[in-house]
Amino acid sequence: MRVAVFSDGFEERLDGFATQLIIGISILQKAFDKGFVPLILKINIMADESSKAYHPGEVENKWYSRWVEADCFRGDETGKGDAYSIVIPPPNVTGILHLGHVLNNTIQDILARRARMQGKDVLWLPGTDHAGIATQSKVEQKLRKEENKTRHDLGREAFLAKVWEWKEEHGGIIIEQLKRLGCSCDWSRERFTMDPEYSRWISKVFVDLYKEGLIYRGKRMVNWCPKSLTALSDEEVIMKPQKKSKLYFVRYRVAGEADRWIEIATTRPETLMGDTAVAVNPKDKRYADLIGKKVIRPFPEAEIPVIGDDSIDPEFGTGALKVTPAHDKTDFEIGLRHKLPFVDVFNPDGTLNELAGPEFVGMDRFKARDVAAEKLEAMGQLVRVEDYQNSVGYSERADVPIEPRISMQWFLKYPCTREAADAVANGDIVFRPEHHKKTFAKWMEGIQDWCISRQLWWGHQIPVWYRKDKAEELQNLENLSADFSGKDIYVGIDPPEDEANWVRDADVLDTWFSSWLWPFATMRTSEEESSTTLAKFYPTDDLVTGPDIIFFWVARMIMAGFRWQGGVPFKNVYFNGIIRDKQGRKMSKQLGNSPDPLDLIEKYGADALRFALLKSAPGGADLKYDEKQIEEGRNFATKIWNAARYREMQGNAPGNPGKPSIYAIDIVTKLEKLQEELEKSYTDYKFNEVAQMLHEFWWNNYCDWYLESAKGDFAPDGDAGARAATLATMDTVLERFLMLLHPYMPHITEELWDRFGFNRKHDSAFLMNTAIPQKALLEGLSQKQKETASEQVAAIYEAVGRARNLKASYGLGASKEVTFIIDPESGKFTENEVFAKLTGAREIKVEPGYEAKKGVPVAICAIGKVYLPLEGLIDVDVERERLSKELKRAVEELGKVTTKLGNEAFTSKAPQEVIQEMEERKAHWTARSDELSQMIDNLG
RNA sequence: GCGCGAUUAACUCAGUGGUAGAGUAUCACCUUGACAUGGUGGGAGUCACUGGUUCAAAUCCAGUAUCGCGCACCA
Repeated sequence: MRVAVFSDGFEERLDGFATQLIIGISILQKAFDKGFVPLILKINIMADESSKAYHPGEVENKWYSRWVEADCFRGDETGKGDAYSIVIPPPNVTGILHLGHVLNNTIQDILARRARMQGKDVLWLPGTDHAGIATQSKVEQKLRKEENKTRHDLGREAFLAKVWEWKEEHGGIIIEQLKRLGCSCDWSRERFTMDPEYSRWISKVFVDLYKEGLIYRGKRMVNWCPKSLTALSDEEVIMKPQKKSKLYFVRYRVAGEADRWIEIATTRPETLMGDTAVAVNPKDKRYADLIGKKVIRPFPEAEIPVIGDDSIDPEFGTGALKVTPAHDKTDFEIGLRHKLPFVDVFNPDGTLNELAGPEFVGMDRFKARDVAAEKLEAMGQLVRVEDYQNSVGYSERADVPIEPRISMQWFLKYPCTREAADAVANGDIVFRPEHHKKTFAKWMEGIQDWCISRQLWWGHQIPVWYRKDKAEELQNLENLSADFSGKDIYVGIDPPEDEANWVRDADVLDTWFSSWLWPFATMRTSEEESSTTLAKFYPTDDLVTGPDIIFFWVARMIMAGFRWQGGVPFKNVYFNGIIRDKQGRKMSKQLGNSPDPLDLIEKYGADALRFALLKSAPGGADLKYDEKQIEEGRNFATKIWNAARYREMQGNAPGNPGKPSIYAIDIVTKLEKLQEELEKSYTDYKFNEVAQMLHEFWWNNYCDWYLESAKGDFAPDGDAGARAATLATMDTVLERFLMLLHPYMPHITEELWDRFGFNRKHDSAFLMNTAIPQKALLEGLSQKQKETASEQVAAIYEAVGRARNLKASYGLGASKEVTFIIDPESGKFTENEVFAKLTGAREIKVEPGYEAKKGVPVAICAIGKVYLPLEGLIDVDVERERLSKELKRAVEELGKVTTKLGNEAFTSKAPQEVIQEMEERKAHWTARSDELSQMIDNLG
């Protein structure tokens, strides 16, 4: 006795397995009963039916590893096809996948997979970013917690070793998560911004720009983060409106005059100790005579001048400004103009120093604010305090108010700004949604020099060396008078030959200073080596990213592309929206409103998550997340699975296929049309439209209509030719549909592709690299034939809808067996079987010229009249009421259309088709209301 | 203050001048041999408001309101 063996997927098909097993056991039992001893060589249960529910977990893992094993994601730089490339926006190396990543990377995966299925050589280049501040502070936090040490306790080298350790340990997480999502990145080319080759690029770029004079060192007012103890770029500062600010009105005594005071308004009394002047507008009559005189700074007591400066707004506050050149950007500029002394009363960490006076030393800046105010009050110099609303800049990473601070930093004057601005303005780079163009243009117009040095250790150390004896002096951030004339400085990619005599600049570069080279530095491993990858895949085709990093990253990449590769780094930029929670808040760790995508994948499947997110992600607009959407994705996967399973259950056809039915022609025509329309939506990057159309086709057109209409063909006593034709149609539809759906739901489509053996029909081993044919699915038919079939089918489906409606409105359930009588418009109607199947009727009688008895409900359709004899089961009063309602509505509609038509006829400018359509509608409603009146009469 | 975007069913959102749509939710009926993660049918909208253009406006224009975002200012 021998039974065949089933292959993989055992667990998924437990249902089928169980039934088969029971049968198997009962056969064995019979054999034993009859006294035979069966020789069992191998038990093999043909589980040829899939289970009812689709279980994505194993299927997804299985296919992902098969793709990887077969090297399907590799970007072939020697391939003959057209190139298509994307570089991933590198996530933070220690980051964790969130829904924003899912949306962003799914879009890229869709683009990449679609390009592969167009026969292109595709490179989707992945990698991670070292994320200077974020990573360093994570490790510092850990250090403090576990060992109660700061990075300075360890020293630079040991600390960096710790960060690398951390990176090795946690760095792979997000990459693994992207794999679970199904991302088809070329992992063999994974890059990290601190790879040696990549780092070499950073140095080269720095040296280039230094030599060009675009990178310079200088003392400037910078955004200082007192928590991270580093300078930040303007982009890393977020302005936040303050609710509880106060405006302090303080009076300063005029020196040398008995009882004359000048009143100033300030929000920051704690900087008073750094005041080196009081400024007024020279045109302000109240104070004009004070210019040139001195006032007394209350503490530490000193005489400071009153100066006139046009930038003072006489309307604001009292019209007099205390000038603290070391602690405010505007004051800094006033200080420069009037050559005022710069008195910095703060330490780097935001506490006050000895210049603030002994009682303030070591005090936190916010505490000092209160203390200074109290002290002024005690001195009788605090006039009043008002509640006030203003905005304060916060450090993006550390979320503390930044401190404007003068310090010595490296700055970059951007290269190729004109080229970058033009490229976007003239469409060499296309932004989607387009309105981001304007934001970009505005930023480019007002572009400011970029502070690129950071007082961190984790990152690319600045490739600058100072002669040893001068190093301390030159390195001191506070040493504002340092000379950078050159002979004591060495700038180069490699260290100076006599390195022992030099000391390297301690600072590292802003992380974005490495990211802006990403599109090309990832493709070329060193600056000399010519790269076939670069030649084939650069510039890239699409960049998919969030609009929040348009300045941080996108703009800078464009400039870098022009500067080092002589052109645009990408042709299209698609800005995906931001995912928000139900209340419309941004997803954030603090709020805890960000679901873990891995949990969702576990629960619903990666395909479901991908599809659902894309289906409800409007082009570039923000998206409100609701888990219900993911359920919808899961349901869709189940629906596909079950409709495919239904086909599977029918087995193979013994005979030759007969001619395709009109329903078959119709569904295949719709599928061809779908393919065309998807093309259009893809061209416009309307990913939600694509998803909606795929969903609509499968669920509505294929499952609800075609599949239902075709069920009759599988009747046991049915026609073999029809059966074979229907099976063939289903295979055709399934095959092409899986191809179209694959970019969105790669795993389930690959699974079904395999189960149905479609890969045998194509050259490639996997659906994922099978090219989608452009040719029509129905070749032997003319356009006219297709149209005719579709029209017929549409008319039948319309009649079915009305017939169902008729049933339902008499309280007859969908499966209630009734008899419909059809009086066909054309005199004949042959689709009885399908009509009966779709309407759940027992019988369809075709009776040309049928004269209905009084009160028989009827639906007027394009195919003719459809009667539903009720055989006296219906309550007459209820029926009368229902009909009266209908009549009322019909009369209303008739009124509407008549009025409209009257207007049209009067003005007569509407196109002919519109008028005609209206006339048809008028005729319809006229007939309908006549009929309804008649029926009401009939009821008596 | 300047710029951008949004405002359509209870919710989330499609809808580029020609009869207001989808999914979810809801109501009624239905466990029928693909699928209850399902089927059939229904109810539900002054398309934010006010004007204008047009034969025709959710759609184009102008203005108003509310919300959101960005930039600038903030003594």
